Amino acid sequence: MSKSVKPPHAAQLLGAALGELRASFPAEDWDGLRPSHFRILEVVERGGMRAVDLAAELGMTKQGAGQHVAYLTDRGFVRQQPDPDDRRARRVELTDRGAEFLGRLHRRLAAIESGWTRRVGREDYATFRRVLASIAAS
Amino acid sequence: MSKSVKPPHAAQLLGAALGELRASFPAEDWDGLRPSHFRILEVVERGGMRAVDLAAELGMTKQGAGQHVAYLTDRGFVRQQPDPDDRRARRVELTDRGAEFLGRLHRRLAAIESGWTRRVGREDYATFRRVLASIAAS
DNA sequence: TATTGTTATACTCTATAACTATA
DNA sequence: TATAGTTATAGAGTATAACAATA
Repeated sequence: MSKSVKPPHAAQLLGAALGELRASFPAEDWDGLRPSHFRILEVVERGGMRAVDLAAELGMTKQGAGQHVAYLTDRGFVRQQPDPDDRRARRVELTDRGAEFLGRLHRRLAAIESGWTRRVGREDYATFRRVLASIAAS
Repeated sequence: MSKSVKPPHAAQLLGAALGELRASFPAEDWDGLRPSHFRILEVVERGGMRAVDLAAELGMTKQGAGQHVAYLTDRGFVRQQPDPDDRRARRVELTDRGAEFLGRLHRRLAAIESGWTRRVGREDYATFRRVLASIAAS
């Protein structure tokens, strides 16, 4: 009597899918930046962010956000300007290099999603995305 | 002219969904075990695993696998038996406690997926799962 | 008093390298 | 020579606590 193989559960599938995706972004191909930096840049892009705002948006501590901002500032992806309204704070802004990086990143992500859409069909991919968004927002 | 808000890309959605799921498994509610330990236990459940087999299955180093096995052994979720065929090796097996833990874990995961299915409908959830499995297997 | 951002410290996860016992 | 498992070490990510400057 052979042991039945259990189908993978949602956590296994989500983890594997995210792993697949992350494998497409080796740090050496992306100027040494890693997914945490991508997330910081995407929030900075929305403009006028202080370190403490980034932390709140990304669900991390201000210390963690500050560390990533320092990393990105050292490498020229963001710059920091004094906040005109609060001398304690600094505004984090994208540099041209940061904006170009984000453009390249988003084009690459769009290409990956296009590949998935071609593979499973437009209608099923739309359903997938809608269900995923619903789960992500719970 | 207001800046248009970009829709979230696949990596954001997958990350958020996995984050939602992981938030349902705080270590203090799960005997101090964390998602990496869950993955180890799920492979050990298939039986007859050596540390090096676990590493290969899970895409981690044998050192990492050995560390998790030591953690789970200390806490009584797995035990290690000498391998009758190779005196260098040990077979890792689930204890009763480990098996009970996995049962509880899988019931909880099934309940979460049932909730998602009720929310979006059986048909859409099936499509979601099929597309996700296809992406995970790429 | 509260908040912005820093420094110091620690824990988890993962990785590489070097080692031992055995194959 | 190669393999199973261990020990030592390091880097990335994240967390708490304590602090200086400013609100």
